[in-house]
Amino acid sequence: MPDLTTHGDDEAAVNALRSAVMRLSRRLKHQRVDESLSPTEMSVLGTLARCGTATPGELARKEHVQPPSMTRIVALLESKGLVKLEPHPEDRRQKVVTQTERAEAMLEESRRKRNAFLASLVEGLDEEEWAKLRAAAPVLEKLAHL
Amino acid sequence: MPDLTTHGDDEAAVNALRSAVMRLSRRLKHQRVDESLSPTEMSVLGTLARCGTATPGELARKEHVQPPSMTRIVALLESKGLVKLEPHPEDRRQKVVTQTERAEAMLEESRRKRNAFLASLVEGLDEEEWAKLRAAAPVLEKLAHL
DNA sequence: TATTGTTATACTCTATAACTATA
DNA sequence: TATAGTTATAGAGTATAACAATA
Repeated sequence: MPDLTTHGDDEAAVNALRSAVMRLSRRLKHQRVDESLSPTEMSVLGTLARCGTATPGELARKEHVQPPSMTRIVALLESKGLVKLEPHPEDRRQKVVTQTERAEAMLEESRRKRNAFLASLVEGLDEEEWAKLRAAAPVLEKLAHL
Repeated sequence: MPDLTTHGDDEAAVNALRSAVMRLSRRLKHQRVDESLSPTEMSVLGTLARCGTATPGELARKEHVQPPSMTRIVALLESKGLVKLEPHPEDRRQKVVTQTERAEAMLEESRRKRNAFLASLVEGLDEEEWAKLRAAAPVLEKLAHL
């Protein structure tokens, strides 16, 4: 575990990381495959892709929105054919939300588009820079999941 | 310039980068110093910090927002004492927006808070991982500005 | 006539409060 | 009585259309 309080270099690196990550994410976010989906709708699909299925209440907690908002979001996604709602097997108050194949395809297309954009940026690097970034990619992934 | 079309490893690295950057940025965004400022208001202050001054029209283009929206945002920021508006020296149709010292202090505090959060995540890495990330930080910065 | 910025108005997204159904 | 989800309503943020002032 690095001690960041002592080295000025570390502090500069953290600052550079924060700035770059925020700026890069803003540009990646603009690379959208479907303009008709709100950020939260996209995020819900992403959550479903990771977790398989979830109840509206679970989704509300994970997305940090209130239950009534999630009711509306899920209804919109259903009307667009991106999720389907089924009765909960054990509790008749709850519902189970599952993403459709169409949603999966859309997410894959979205990832593909953003990857292509990022790849086009990477073309502006030289081999040595890209090697450094490639080596850091798994670390950045670990960091994001900590 | 790396050729990303041939190496599967490169493709995987790009994918990991995209995913990590998006996820990390979402978590950093939650580290806010002032809940009363909307994301776009914060972004406008950041743009002013980088560019010094700008007209409302320039800000609207940079933030990908329509002019009437920027009118409202600038008015809100002015009412909060975070920017000041002055007449344009050469064109009397335009105005010049400048951030105040208070805005600068708030931005610095915001950066400080996000850096602290990111530093706390970095504590979860070992020395080797952190070295890789530190080496990649300037490259990531260059990438974000390409 | 074109451009900058504003006003008036409507739409989208989310929140709070009150309600229904089930546990 | 508590919990899951919904309905009704209000607030924040942004967009479009129409307008005023200046180039």
